Amino acid sequence: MKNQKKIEQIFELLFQYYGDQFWWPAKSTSEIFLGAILTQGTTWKNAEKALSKLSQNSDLSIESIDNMTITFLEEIIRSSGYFRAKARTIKQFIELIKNLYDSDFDYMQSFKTELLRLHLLSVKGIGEETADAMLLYGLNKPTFVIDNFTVRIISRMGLLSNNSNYNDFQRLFTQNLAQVTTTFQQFHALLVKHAQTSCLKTKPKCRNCCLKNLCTFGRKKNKS
DNA sequence: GTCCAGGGCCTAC
DNA sequence: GTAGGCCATGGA
Repeated sequence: MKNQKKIEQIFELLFQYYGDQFWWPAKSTSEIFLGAILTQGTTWKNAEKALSKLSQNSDLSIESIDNMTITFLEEIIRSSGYFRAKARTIKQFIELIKNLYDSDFDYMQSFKTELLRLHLLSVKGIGEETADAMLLYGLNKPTFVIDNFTVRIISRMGLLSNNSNYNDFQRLFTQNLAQVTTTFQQFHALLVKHAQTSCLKTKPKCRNCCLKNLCTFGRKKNKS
């Protein structure tokens, strides 16, 4: 079966099974950007705690975060872990938004995806995954987020080996799907949902995987 | 007490 | 170029 067909089927099966994910609930673009940094290497629950405390002490706008001292910011986001590194990253990110886009997200949105990605990656503490999450969920750019969950699912299904690089995984999705932002958002959320609830998370063997015959993880191979 | 979570950077080899 | 250590908290 061609990869394109498989990718389409994976999306359909996951969507049928888990339904609409309504991922990344946020009231503003800056909240999504901040959340993308705060959730690095931790659960969304811990990132949400930090985000909630941040919203109690600011309106989550670029200006209000900019006005905080870095030590105050560190204290507020402590629950998300790596708080010193993240506070530094947030401050540097704010500088980028001010200097390159005049703190205007509509203006920022008008830049080409590739250029925005380079700008984001220039911030110490923002890597490929975080940059793509910002582009996809914050700016609605059709780029695919590759996280550990996606790598595990795709490599265990034999579509790519797990030592393929980030671009290999990203191309697998972007080249085999229509360039529709909402599909990319939904698909990524479904992969995370699947990884957190299916055999990949809880059981050594997969017997009733919603991905049916596409997922052979833990099953004996047919000798045919 | 141990492991892992919606990462990324740095260093040594 | 890449494996391993490090950053840090919170919950299971």
